[in-house]
Amino acid sequence: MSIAERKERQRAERYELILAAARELAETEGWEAVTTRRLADLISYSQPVLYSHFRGKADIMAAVATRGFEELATRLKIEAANVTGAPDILRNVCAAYLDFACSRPVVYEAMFVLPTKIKFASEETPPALRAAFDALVAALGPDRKEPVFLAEVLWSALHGMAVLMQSERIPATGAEVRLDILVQKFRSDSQAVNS
Amino acid sequence: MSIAERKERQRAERYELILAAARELAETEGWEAVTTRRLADLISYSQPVLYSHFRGKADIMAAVATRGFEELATRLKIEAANVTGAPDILRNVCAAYLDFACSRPVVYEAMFVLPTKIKFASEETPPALRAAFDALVAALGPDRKEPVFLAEVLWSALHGMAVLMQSERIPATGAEVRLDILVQKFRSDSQAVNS
DNA sequence: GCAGGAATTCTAGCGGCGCTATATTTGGGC
DNA sequence: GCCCAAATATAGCGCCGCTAGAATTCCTGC
Repeated sequence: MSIAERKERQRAERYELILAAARELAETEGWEAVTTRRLADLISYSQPVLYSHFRGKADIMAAVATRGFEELATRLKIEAANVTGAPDILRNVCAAYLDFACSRPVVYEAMFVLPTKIKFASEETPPALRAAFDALVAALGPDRKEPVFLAEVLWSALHGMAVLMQSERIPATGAEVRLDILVQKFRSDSQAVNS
Repeated sequence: MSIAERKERQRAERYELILAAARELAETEGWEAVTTRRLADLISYSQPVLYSHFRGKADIMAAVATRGFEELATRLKIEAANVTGAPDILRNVCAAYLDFACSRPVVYEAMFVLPTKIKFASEETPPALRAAFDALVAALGPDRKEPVFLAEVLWSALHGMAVLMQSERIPATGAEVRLDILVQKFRSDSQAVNS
């Protein structure tokens, strides 16, 4: 069975090669530059090989997105776990979300902007995606009414800030100020008036 | 000069025909179905005619977006002007924004999601777009610190809710609840604790 | 009324896209 | 070492955005 195992391993390696090539090409030239021809060139195989791993281009992007969900969940959980010495978990988690969006813009785009067949808020939702959302819920703290709706609003705000900044619809200047405003609005002990 | 005037008028009519065809086709089948060939078919002219009105497909979408800015600004200003009998201007303006995004999803997409050459937050920003943003600033009420940043955060949240709902990343159920939560967070007299 | 010429519009085509039917090559099993 | 299945490549389909150059239309000046 060693031969079958080797073949399986080589297939897995080529799968990773495709994902890496797709992400790197997207990172340098954007998703619109990621074509099956260029991808095939980059991995030194012909186009149809791609279709033995993925149903099509959308499927490749979905796979990149799925990896992104895992990385995002990891990053958020690290911040959420940093209880010791970091009093403001909510701010740290929000900052981590925005930092992820900013540091991996094309992965973020595949996850949350481009059309996708990945199911959100359903039984088929990828576990990592659920975990990332749960980290958001947790960061808001206990004893909230409607914790899921509240987290959805927070997520919406974070997502809006991420995409509007990325597409230069709001200026990059002021990201910190906006984050402060947002966090203050969602803090469980917020009592601020006229600010 | 009557002949030149007539030609100019006919050109203007055809321009409108193209915009209307683009918007309608996008509304029924999405922007990815809006191709120069189908557009040319719909207006009963050949493809190159499109290029005598617009630089290309992106330019057509930008024109649709520009019309959208005007409609959005109008809708928001109507709500903002409804002082009499409507105490909660902020909620009405936010609801009007979301309603616009929901009722004209593809126009909204062209305005705020798809790549565009339209400049935001600069001297070249279309007046209607500035007006729409100003309506958001006004809806937040006077005597705020950092009114522009605050409005940007509110806009981010509204935009996030709009796009995440449209792409089915958050469920359509709960739109009202989320709007209530958001407005409550941004109300100038918000004193809520643990909600 | 009509010829000339500019303005307008169309035909046809380029290179590239996602995707796939079919041909070719590769490599393990006997 | 041959056979056959699995793996891979070639070549092509119908579509895309866009454009050069041909064909047509229609205003102008006589």
